[in-house]
Amino acid sequence: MKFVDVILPLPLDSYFTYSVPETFEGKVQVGVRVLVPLGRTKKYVAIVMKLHEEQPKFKCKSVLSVIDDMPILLAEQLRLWQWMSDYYISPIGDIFSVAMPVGLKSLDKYKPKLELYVGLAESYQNETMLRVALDMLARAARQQKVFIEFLALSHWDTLENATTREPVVEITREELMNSSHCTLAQVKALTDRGILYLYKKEVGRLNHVGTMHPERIQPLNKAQQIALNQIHEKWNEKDVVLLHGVTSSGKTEIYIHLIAEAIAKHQQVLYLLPEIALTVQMMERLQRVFGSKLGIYHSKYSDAERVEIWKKQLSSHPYDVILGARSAVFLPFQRLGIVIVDEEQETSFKQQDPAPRYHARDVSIVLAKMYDARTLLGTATPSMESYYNTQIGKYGLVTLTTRYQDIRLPEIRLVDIKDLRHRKMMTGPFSPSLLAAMRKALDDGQQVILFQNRRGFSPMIECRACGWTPKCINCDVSLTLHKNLNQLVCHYCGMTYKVPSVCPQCGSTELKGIGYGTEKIEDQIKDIFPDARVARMDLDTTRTRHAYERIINDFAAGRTNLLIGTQMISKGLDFDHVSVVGILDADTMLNYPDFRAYEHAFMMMSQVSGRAGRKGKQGLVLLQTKNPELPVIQQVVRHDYKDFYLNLMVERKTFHYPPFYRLINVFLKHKNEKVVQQAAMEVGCQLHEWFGNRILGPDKPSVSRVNAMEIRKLVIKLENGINQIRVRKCLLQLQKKMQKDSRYGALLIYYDVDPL
DNA sequence: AGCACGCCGACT
DNA sequence: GTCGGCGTGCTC
Repeated sequence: MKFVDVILPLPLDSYFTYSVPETFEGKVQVGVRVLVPLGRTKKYVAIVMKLHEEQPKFKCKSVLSVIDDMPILLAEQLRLWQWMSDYYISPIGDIFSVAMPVGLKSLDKYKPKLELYVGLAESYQNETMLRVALDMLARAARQQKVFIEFLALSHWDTLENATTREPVVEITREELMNSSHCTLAQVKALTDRGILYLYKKEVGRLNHVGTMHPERIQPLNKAQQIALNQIHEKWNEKDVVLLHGVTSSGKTEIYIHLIAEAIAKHQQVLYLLPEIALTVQMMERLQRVFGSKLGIYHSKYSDAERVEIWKKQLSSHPYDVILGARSAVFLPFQRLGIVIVDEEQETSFKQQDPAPRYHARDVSIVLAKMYDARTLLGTATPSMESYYNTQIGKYGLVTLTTRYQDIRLPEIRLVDIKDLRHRKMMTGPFSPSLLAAMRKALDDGQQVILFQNRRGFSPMIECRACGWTPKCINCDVSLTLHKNLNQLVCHYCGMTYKVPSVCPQCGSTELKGIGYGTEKIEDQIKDIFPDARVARMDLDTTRTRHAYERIINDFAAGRTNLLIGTQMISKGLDFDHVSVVGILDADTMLNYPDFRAYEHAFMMMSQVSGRAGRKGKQGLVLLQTKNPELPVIQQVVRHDYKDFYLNLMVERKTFHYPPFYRLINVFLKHKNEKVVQQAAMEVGCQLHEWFGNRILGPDKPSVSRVNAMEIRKLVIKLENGINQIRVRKCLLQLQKKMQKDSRYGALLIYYDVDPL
């Protein structure tokens, strides 16, 4: 008797075993999908992980059918899933759930795309009958015209073709109607007469158009060429190379050269970008060069398209290059040679909420190792982790300091708003120098970007009489005022509330918004610069992909000239006429209660600054802060990454933080505060017993209640070189023990490995 | 994830 | 006295 161990797309960390009926024995193999029963009624698509002949101790059900003839996952993918499950302490079923498009996980979800075609009826496929048909239509001029058009399009047009059986071009009903400008009724008349017939045909959704155009690859300038050579040199010794190139040093051009080289060597390339940087412009740029060798894979693509890309990657003609967001790491590759991770510092590479909480950059490095492929991490502001890895010799480092066309880095001018506030010289959140610079830029026909990392109108409202602030009923946060919607919104659970007109505590009507969100900035800007064409880009104005593109295109084309935005505007967007960038308030970023606050602030400010200046003109950045003397602010002003890095490293080492230590966050969630507190204390005791002073907490996080769940958090700090496997075993055991405990019914406990 | 089993409120 | 609320637990 044969058995299979399978993964189910459920949060289960063990395999389930099913028996294999003899009829399927020849078909089952590791990596194929099988249909299995679960429980009384359900059927699931599962993936075969192991074939064996050990009779399990429990009664096991039998596989219902084998779905694939060939594995849908290659050996490398299975190994990667296993690694992810172990490393991120996530059930392998959860990996399965996120890794595969829905259409491959359920049998009825994926429908091949069908198109309606028109063909010439068999009986008319000769010269005589074609004449008959044309005669028959003599009194129906429109139909005859349509029929003649059909014959031309499908190459039945010359009667000789009909007899010599030249290959006939298949045409869709749609094409026929478009090119003959006819109606559905006229085609129907022809099919009713039996001259034409309709048939359905499966068509792919993938774009096959365009061939590769190596001649469209731009030659590299000297600095880029040197960098490219250095990357190759370093790759001889190290698997991973970090390309540290200042903004607009032309990193993408280097990637394009690397990709072309890989294709010439018959290797595949995985090119990862953060979702937000995967713009139409970026895709078109690569498509122009690589044509149909390029596949694009990200969440905005329909599931059916993703299924087709997956299948294509398993076929004999896979895409050579996959450009994608983080989920592209799961695609099967047959001959992966290079992985490129652009904007490697970008935190959106880390999946946040549904498990597995994986970091696509780190996963892709592991993936590359499995194929003995090389990885290139590109960035203008390396993450602490990656830069540290270059300093200890784990990664190679290539630095590119020359900007494209020698554009100078922007001048960053500090504005001390504490002093200006004192002297009552601020206009709302704007300093006089910022307003003056904006005015000048707009008058000169230039563009302005204002950065405020807070959406909504006011981050909170307050009663002037008694100090009351509205809070979310499900979460421990104050509500943000959205004036356009005339609502109070919880940015944690999304709950909306009506804006109270009187204070429910004291009855006063003096409720006032505190602080500035992008919406309020927009309002005030419109008052101060009534002639400016203002656009706002934040989560609220970019709900659809379309809106996002439109805002960017309008600004790039100059239809708008003043862009207000959150961190969304800091990502890889290159505009030609931005002469002034205003960072309205650096301090909220710096005061964020997290050990990474300075790191994030530095990156964000550097990136936003990089939007200023283009084409021979030096841009100007006005950085408003109450703490101009802070080293991190000075480092931003001097564009001094190295100093920033060294400074922060001292702190990280002293307080046992990454990259010297690896973190694992432990989260406990429960409806009841007492229960979660009690459970957290017990977890804390156990962890302390195992790991001693490597444990921090339990703590009440700054937002301690989300979606009506009370939260407690612990942090585990592990020095490099500690036995990671043992640690994970302990944590898994602890998780099981706690969730089994009847005192803590419905307790949720999970880990976040390498949290950001 | 589903779906069944199970223990407390408003109904014929 | 039942019908059904969804809260908890199991599925090879």
